[in-house]
Amino acid sequence: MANKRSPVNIFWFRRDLRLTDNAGLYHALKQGLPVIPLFIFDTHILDKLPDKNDARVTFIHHALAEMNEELTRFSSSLCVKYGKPEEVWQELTAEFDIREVIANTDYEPYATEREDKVRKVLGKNKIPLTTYKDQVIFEKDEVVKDDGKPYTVFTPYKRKWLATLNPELHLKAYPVTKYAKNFYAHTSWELPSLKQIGFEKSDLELPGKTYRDVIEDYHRTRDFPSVEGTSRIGAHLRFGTLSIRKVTLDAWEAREKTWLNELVWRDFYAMILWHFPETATAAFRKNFDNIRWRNHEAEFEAWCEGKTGYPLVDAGMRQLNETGWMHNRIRMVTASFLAKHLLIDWRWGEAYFARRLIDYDMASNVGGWQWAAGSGNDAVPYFRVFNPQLQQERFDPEMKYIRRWVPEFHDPFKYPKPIVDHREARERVLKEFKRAFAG
DNA sequence: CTCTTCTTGGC
DNA sequence: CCAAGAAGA
Repeated sequence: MANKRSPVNIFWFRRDLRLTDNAGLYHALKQGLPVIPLFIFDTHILDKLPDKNDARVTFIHHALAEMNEELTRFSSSLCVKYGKPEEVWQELTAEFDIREVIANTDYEPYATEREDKVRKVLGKNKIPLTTYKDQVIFEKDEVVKDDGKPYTVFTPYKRKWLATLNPELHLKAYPVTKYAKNFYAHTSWELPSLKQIGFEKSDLELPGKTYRDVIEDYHRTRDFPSVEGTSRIGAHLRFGTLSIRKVTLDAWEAREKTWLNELVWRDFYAMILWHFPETATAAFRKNFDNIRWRNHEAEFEAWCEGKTGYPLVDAGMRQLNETGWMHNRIRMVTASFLAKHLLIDWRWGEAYFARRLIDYDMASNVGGWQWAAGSGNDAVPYFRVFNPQLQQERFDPEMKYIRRWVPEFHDPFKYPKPIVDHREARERVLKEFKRAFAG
């Protein structure tokens, strides 16, 4: 075991909870000094979670336990702390002789703010914090227009993204185990239990890591919610339990363009949120501020509970409530319905998805909601209003999905009448949007 | 400045 | 067929 005052480097895990193909971890270990693998349960985040059995916390805890298990092979273990990161880091600087802190870049507004605070604490102790790109293929200004400004429209961004990509360079795995002998030798640190950090184990089923069997058929089956046609790896990309390079390489090698496209969307939205962090809570299109949302609370509640009387919308919301996941096409249908049919502020819906989705990712969720509401720069035109009935006929023609989640939908005594009339709601939203944009 | 294009659609 | 309006080259 190393002496407590001998120099060490620390690798700080955040949303990259894996030991394989981890950019920052690889660079940290390569340096040569013993590397302490650290995770902080951030109370700034945890204290705001309303549900004590939050599935994301269980997911993280599970991932940490898995890493701990792997680390025993290298006579090491995770150092897991609980508290406000800036305070935890203050304590760590006293506890260890830290020479450098290494992490992977986290692009969300809160993460940036947190990093600034931690940098100040470390700076006082003359400890550098070095970050690496790990959770996206291209970050920040790597894919920009010829004038150096960020893209705000997807298709030209995608063209440039594809033109920039060199699979052998950008999708290459970082061989972490090559330097695994440099993990700080210490096996007596304990992983706190969920109970110790104030949470309970979620009984939701956590998503698996297998996606290969859906790759080939992705473009044909992904739109049908009753089929297991999507990858379901969102949560693993969110917490880094799968490597984005590996996933992208698989999409590339399988020549599954539709799926690769979705991964480019992920980079696109991360890039947008990085350049325009204010769009996490403000409409990209400024004239959306003029919209007079109805924000009818009872209708919002009906939407949340899956009791709108539109079976496809209700099926989606119930799937979300019961499993922590919703099929992508239905995310579009439910989002469009809330913003357009009910004229409820898209941020209410975004916040509800944020509470329920195990795979919640701020950049993609905000991007998707702004797209559906029409407030994004590259959004569906406002005059396009999804027709839930038509969507159901097209994508759930046998009503398999609906029967699964809304078994009583055919029973007029148990299933509510539509909360709004489609045609009336459509006219209402078109009128209001038009008015807002004219003013 | 001009021309083309713009995730997954509906009437 | 419809529907703005702006981004991007």
